[in-house]
Amino acid sequence: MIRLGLCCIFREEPIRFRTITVQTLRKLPRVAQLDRVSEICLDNSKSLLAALTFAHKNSIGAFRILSPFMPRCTHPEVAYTLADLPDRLAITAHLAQANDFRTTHDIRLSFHPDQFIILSSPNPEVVVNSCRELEYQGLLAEQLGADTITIHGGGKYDSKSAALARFADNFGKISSLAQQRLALENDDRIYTVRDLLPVCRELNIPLVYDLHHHRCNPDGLSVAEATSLVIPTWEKVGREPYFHVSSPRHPWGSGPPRPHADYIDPTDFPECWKDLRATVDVEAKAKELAVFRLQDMLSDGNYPACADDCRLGRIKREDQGSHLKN
DNA sequence: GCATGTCAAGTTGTG
DNA sequence: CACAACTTGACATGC
Repeated sequence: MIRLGLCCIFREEPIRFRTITVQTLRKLPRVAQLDRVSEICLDNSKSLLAALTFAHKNSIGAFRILSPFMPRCTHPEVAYTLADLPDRLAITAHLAQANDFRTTHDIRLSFHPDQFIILSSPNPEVVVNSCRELEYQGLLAEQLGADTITIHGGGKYDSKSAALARFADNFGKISSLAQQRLALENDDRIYTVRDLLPVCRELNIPLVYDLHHHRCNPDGLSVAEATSLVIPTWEKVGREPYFHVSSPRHPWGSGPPRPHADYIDPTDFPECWKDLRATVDVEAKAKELAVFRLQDMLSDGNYPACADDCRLGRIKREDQGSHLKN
């Protein structure tokens, strides 16, 4: 049974998450800084409860929490923890309530740190900053019962293998709180499923399979092959697999392939996923509306037959545009 | 109010 | 070597 997930924000439902910039915080004395972020964190913790309530009401089985849930809390200039905030008790209570609700209604929570959270960088400062952010998200994940923190492999640098060796090394340095939740995702430029499988197996961390990234950055594996290779990495840690799905904003070959479309093209949902027990995060700009549309298409059972492998390997990128028109 | 430029953070690729 | 692109919505600022 597929569980569809919503990513971070809403298109129409009036649930909003707030943030604040370092520039603004810099101008304030410490006490005022903490007042401001406290108010925002309190608001965000209420919004998270609203988001979970909405998800439950609408049969959405997973929700991705946006990274600045506690905005700028790991930035060296303004760093703070929950314990520093005037509203810490109320915020903690809301987080606990969110965890209860999530448990009761079986809603999965995850984090997806931004692109600059990188454990494979040759620059030690980048790694230190990344670890700090992972520790923050790990702590929050612990309180919320979020089971997965997904990051990418990073840059190519000298070589992918040297970079992944650094990744493995630095993975050993983060707390078990973060380690237990960390997952690697194939990206759209550098690291493929094929690249990441060995390090995932070695470190016993699961691999989040992003279908659109796989198409942008193919590795010779079919969708079915990648899917079946990735599933055991989740079985080993006793968790449901995580996949990401999205459709390109522009038809293949007619524009940049990476930007996401408002909705998921039904032919982009692999036939071979349909009967799996898995979580599929819907990365689409129409957000909850895109999830609803995909729910409908999947429950109809008559969505167009999926060309699982039409855009992978077997057909060259140049030919893909015409293939899609049918 | 509304429009526009900005935002902590990294890396790659181009000129 | 410098800088734009990547990607993106909300914030912040200025009119």
